[in-house]
Order: sequence, then structure tokens, then C-alpha cells
Amino acid sequence: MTKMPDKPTLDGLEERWNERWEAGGTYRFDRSKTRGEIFAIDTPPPTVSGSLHVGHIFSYTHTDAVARYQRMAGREVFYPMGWDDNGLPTERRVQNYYGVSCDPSAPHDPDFTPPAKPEKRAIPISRPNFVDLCLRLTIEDERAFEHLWRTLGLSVDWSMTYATIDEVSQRTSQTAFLRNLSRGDAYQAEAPTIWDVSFQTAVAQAEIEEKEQAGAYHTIPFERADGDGPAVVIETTRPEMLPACVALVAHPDDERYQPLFGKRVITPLFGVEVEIKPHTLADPEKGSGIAMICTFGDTTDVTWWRELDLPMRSVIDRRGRLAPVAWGEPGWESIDTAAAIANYSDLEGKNVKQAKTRIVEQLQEQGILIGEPRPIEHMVKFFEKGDRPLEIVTSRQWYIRNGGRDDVIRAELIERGEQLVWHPPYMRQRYESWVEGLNGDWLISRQRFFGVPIPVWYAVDQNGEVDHDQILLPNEASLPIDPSTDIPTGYDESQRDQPGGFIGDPDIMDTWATSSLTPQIAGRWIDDPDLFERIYPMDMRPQGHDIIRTWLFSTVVRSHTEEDKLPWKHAALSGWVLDPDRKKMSKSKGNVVTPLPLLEQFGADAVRYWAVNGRPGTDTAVDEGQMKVGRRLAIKILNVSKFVLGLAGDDAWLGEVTESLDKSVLAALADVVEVATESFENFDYARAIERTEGFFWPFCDNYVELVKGRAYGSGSDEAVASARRTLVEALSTLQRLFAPHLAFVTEEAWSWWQDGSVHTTDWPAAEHLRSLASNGDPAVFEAAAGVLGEVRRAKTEAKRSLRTEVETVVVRDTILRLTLISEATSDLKEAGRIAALQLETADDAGVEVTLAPEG
RNA sequence: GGGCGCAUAGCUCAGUUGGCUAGAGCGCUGCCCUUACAAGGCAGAUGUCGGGGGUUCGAGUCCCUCUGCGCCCA
Repeated sequence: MTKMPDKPTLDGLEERWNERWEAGGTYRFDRSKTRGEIFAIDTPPPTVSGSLHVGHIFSYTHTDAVARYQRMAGREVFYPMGWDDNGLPTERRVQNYYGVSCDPSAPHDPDFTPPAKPEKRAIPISRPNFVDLCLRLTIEDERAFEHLWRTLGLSVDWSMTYATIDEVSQRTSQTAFLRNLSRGDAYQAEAPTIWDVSFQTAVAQAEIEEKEQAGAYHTIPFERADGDGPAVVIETTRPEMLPACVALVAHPDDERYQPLFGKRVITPLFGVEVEIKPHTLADPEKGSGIAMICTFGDTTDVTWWRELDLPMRSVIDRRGRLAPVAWGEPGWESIDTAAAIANYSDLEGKNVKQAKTRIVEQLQEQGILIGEPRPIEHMVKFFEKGDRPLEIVTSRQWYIRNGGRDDVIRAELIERGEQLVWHPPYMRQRYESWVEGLNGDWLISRQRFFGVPIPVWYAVDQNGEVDHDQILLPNEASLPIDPSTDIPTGYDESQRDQPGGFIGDPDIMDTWATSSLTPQIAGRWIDDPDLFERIYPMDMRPQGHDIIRTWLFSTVVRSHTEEDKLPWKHAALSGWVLDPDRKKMSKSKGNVVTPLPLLEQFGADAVRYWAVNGRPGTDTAVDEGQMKVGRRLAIKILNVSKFVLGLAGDDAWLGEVTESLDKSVLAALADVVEVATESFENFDYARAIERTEGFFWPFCDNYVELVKGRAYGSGSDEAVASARRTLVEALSTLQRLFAPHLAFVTEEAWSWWQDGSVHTTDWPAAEHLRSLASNGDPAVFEAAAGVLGEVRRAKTEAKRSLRTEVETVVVRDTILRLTLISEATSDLKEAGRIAALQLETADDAGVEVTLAPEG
């Protein structure tokens, strides 16, 4: 019955089994199943424009282990894979690789081919042309990822892949947006916007990252407008914002400044009168306790501006430079217009950094600055992908409501977080504190090119002005569209950008505005409602804890508004992968470990072993030592399988389990099956393998050794059959318990004696083992193993071979324990080569071993 | 400033509702070609469970407090 190789090996298992799994459709999703029979996974689509990273095999292995368990437990697993192509890194690569730049106003050229070698001057091309090139490049990346995943053994149904830029995703994303719009969940507004001056795009609150930066406090006096009292002294890290100052602010309880509230002061250099206002967000501990409010230096300025109803004097333009302003004109009144103009003319056109340098010189030259700038370290907001501090500019953008400006929606979303089952549970805190801390709606417009276009046009009036209130919408049936090349109903191409004509929204949507719809995309919400019905809401969302505020939250928002449901029942959060020194990996640090060499060196199962030993939610270091252990475990599984199957012919199945030791080991294994099952049901793959492994090693070292002689044929026929039956049952169970973790080696060993894949066979049942074990007591095995260990120790300490004959072993112990041991005496004597085994009742437990004389 | 998590052997970590002398692997030391396994096996040593206080018959586990590290939010 067996087809075992003479010398089992791990080499080549990945390739061999991947081919057979693909050919046999082992992981194909059967869509005839109904919702109750299906386990649906909303797999994270990796950003394919990034390079391969060991983190990509860590968390995906966790998910795969759960998927494989669920499949064996009888559920039909919906496990698609997506690619997240949208994004800045791809754009930059395309620009450099092909020597092009995207210009949404450029005409579309269906026959465009990029030059073989990039020219010096970038060729401006239309958005569709640019997107085509992005796609061309990301296909390579997708292949690399798929190759990695397959080598790792992910049980994904590779016929169900999607990309967040593909036709289905675009249609889904645009449809969802239009429905948001029709319900009032999406709106456009002209408002202060967080802006990245390098990428020239708006960014969302979720994409902000704070970094520690060197800065300096500059001490600047503001003279009183009424001359009644000394100057008011502020400290600021952004003196270049002085021309944009619209008020001063202090905490309402701050006694130092209470007398000044409502009084007016004069800005230095520019002579603008501003009022001193109270607000609780002013920090009495920070600087001098009184701050200037500018439009806009940071997000707190926005809050103050809004809540204190202040005027607008913005100076920073979208490139991060100081824009021309009209001193003396309405809104820019000065008590000394000539001085304001003179001082500002020096700053105009300079970037923020240059302007800061110059304005400090001006303050010093004119004897205004008090003392020297005092260097400090402070937190500055950056776009997570950017390297220049964010600015705030006023612009027209699209938003989706997410509770950031509405307490009712906020409360509903917090409740969604409570309905979701979090693994581990404490991760919910992060969701909740994020939702509680939102200070605005979700800004989804991006002034970029490679992404899903915002599917609207605007009417252009007779004067050539864009009328943003006249939104021209496409039919859902025509989606996806690109308003830079497609034409709204009732117009023709000649009217584009013309008075009385139309203009397309030049922006694309935020990546998350599409990625937040992965359940809808993977489930073919629009095209295949029947499928969607079968998989939605999904069962599991696996992801890293770092993107709770982005991916997880935005997905909850979209499902909440579109379906009034949670998108999934469970969220399983994985930790970070740290470098071997437990430092966070990052490209800039150059400590990123690439995964393929690890897979080649240790084998996929060894790497999987390392991954599934990382606890849910726990950051885990890359540990080649663990991979070596995993490799050893995999080899051990092959070897013990070979041993058991080499002994146990078909007749082994006919034998009953009659011996106490055999019953004992099966009873212990039944306990393991129960714990592993319970752990997997709770998404704790790590505990499942830990308990399985905790049984497996002693099973090999002790049980197999104890019954080896009997299994070879010593003893009664009944006893021999009992040993063989037990070995076979245990092997079958262990191979299946390990299958979700070590996908290749278990499949290999399973194939030696079983038909079909181990991955589609039944998960082991504890009841089956219990009925075989009847009233087996795990303590018999444990006690016998203990004595065997003592005998081995005696031989080792005597520096003798384990084959050494033993004259006598005297075991002294309680009557209870001696009874347990007595159940296994003949196995013990054979395994230990013991001539005489004596059991004596005693208060002081001990094992006395007398070896046969040497020679 | 608010919150969450972590602190157990040289290293990486398990210790589920409080319960026998605190565990595993790596590393280290020693022994062994043993008919499944030398890219192996067997065995050995190693701990004031971060500090202090409390509840309890009993605390690594529960409570309080302090210290250090990491993260989230403001």
C-alpha cells in the first residue's frame, strides 16, 4: 500500500506538490456551496510596487494555517488573492523607467509606445496612457509575489486574483463612490487640507506620520495695539508663518493672559492687528504659554481658525513656497503697508525653509527677535511616504463621511468595533482610540494619476469658470470611466474645457477608497450578486496591526454605509517582523530580509514553522534558528512516517487497541486534538502547533521507542496488532494536525499511504481516538516514559551505549504510580534492554539502574 | 497628557480560569553509528518569574505601586 522513497527528503517538495495541487484543483473554491458552509477570507492585497519582504511570508502564513484548518474542518474556503497596485511608488518607477510624466490634460493616444530608452525630457502623456505603463510594470511584480506565495504554499485559489486597478475594481470603486454620493455620504468641500508639497497632493489623516525633528523656538514680541502695557511675547517654531498670523491664543484658565483676552496686538514686520483669544487647546506649559494662530501652520491652527471664527490669510502655496499677497488690500490691512510690502518682498517665492532663514534675519536686523533661537526636538507631521513636512493649503476636495465630524456616525462605528471579534482582543483599543480621535471626514481625492479616477465631470459656465456645484454624473452601467478621456452624456469631446462645456475631475481616489472595498471586489458585488451573497459578510480579515486605522477602519466604514453590516466576523491581527536584532525593518535602515533565500535554504515548511510560532499580534524577529528547528521537525515527520508505515501493513487496521500503554497514548493524543481544534477555532494557530509539537517529540522519543519491539512482532499477536494499530492511528492524526502548518511535508508523508490530499481530508476527531482508547489514562505513558528516561540517563552517565544491557531496574514510588508503570513493564523491559524490573513501594521515589558489566 | 502591551534560563519565547519540586527550543557541555532518523539521537547544567507592597491555605498567574522598553491616540 505504501509508496515510500528509501531515503525521504524535503528537497523538491514545494515544486512537486504545487504542481499537483494546481493540477488537481485542491484549493479551488466551490461556489455551489452556501453561506453557512463557506469560510470566507478577505486576504490583504499586498502593494506590488514594493519589493518582497519577509513580512510578506509571516502574516500570510498565519492566515494560510487558519485557512487550511478550516478546509479540513469541512468548510469551503473562499481564499482569493489581490494585488494593490495603486500608489506613488509605482508612479515614480514608471516615470523613471519609461521617461514619461502624466498630464491629465494631454490627449489620449491609443497607440502610444514609450521610447526604448528614456529621453532626457519626460514625455507628457495622458492618464490612460500612464496607467497602461503602470500596469505593464506591476505585472512583473505580481508574478514575483505569486511565485513567492506558491513557493510558501499558500492555499489560495489562484483563479480568483484581482488587482485594485483592474476593470472590476475600478467599476466597484466608482459605483460605491456614486452610491455614497447619492446617499450624501460623499461630498466635496473647499477647506483647509493637509498637503504634501513634494507629491503635490492632498493626504488623509490616516496617512499622517509624526516624526521627531530638530527645530527651534524663536521668541518674538507683539506690541499692544492700544500701547497699554508691555509687549506680548510668544515663542514659535515657525516664524515664517508670521505674515499668516490671524490671532494669538492662550488657555482660558491661564491667569497670566486672562487680562489680555479681547485685547489687540500688532504683528511684527507686517503690522497686522490681531486679537488675543482664549482656547482650551492652548498649552500653558508649551513655550511662553501663548501662541500665534496662523492660516495654517498645523492642524491645531485649523481647529482654532474654525472654532474661533478667524479670518483667512494664507501664504503657503501648493509647492510649499510663500505666495504673492496684497498688503493693504482687504484682508491684508496693515498699520504700515510700506513696511509690510518691503519685508514680504524678501520672502515671496522662497520655500518654507529659505523663508524661515530670511525672516529670522529680518527680525534680528530690526532688533525684534529676543535672544537667540533655542534648539528643540519636536514632533512634526509628515505624509507617511513623504520626506518634507506637511503643509496645510485650502483646496477643493472630495470627502467620505467617517464619523470624524458626526457624533452619531462615530458612535455607530465604535459599536461596529465592538461587534467585531478581535484576535487578540486588545487590538480593539487601537480601533476605538482612532475613531474617537478623528477630527475630520475622510479626504479621498488625490492629485495623482495611477489610481481609480473620481468619476465625475463639472459644467463650465459661459465665462469659462468651472461650476463645481453642477456635477455631471455617469451612468452606473458605463463604469468604469475616466473623465479625462470619457465624455458626459449630452456633450461631445469638442466641449471639453470650453465655456459652456464640461471639465473632468482631474483627481483620482485614495488607494484606501478602493482597498476598503476588497470584500465587494473579491466577492464580485456588482457583477455576480449570487457569489457575493455566498461569501458576504466574510468570516475573517487578517492584517497587520499597523493598518487598523486605514484598511480595517475604512473597510468597516464602507460596509457600514453600503450594507449596514460589518464586513467580516473576525479580525486577526498579525505583528511586525523584526530583524534578527529585534529592530523594526525598514528600507532606509537597510535591514530588510528578503524571503526567497530563506525558503531556498531551509525549505518552505521550515519557514512556515517559524511563522506560525509567532503569536497572534506579537512582533516576531526573523530567527533562522527557529527555521532550522522547523526543518528538523519536517524531517522527523518523514522519518517517523517511514518507520510506522514500514511496519504496519494493511492488517494493522484490523487490530484492536488492547494494551494500556497504547490506550494511554491515544487518550493523550485525543486531548491534544481537542486543544488544537479549540485553538484554531479561536484563530490561535500558534497554540495549535505548540501543543501538537509538545506531543509529537515525546511520542517519537518515548512511545515509539517503548513499543518498537512489540510492533516488530514480539509478544502476543493481539499485543503486536495493538501497537501497530496505535502507531497508525497516531500517525494519521499527527500528519493531519501538522498539515495546516507544515503543508508540504505532511502532504508528502500522507501520499505514501493515503489517497487524496491531506489538505482536503477530515480534521482529526477526538471522539474517534477516545473510543479507541476506551478508558485509557495518559498517566501510564507518562510514567513509563519517565522510567525509560531514567534508564537512558544511567547509561549516558556511565558513558555506555544505549544498547547496553541492564541487569536490574528497581523503581521505588507510590503504589499509585507503580500501578501505572506496571501496565507497561514488558514494553519497558524491551525498550530499555532490562533483564529484571522490580517495583517497590516507598516514600522516597527513585529509580535504581544496575547495568550489565562492560565487555 | 490618555490608553494598550511587554518584562520568566545566556538568547527567543510558552505558561488557558491562582494549585504539586517553573517549562520548550536555540546555544552550551557530555555521551551514542540505536535495524525511522548523523542536515540525527540520548542525556546534563542554568532561574531572587523587573522592584516593592497587598489579597489568599497557596501568586509567574489576581489587586495596588514603582522602574524600564515598545506601540496606539491626543
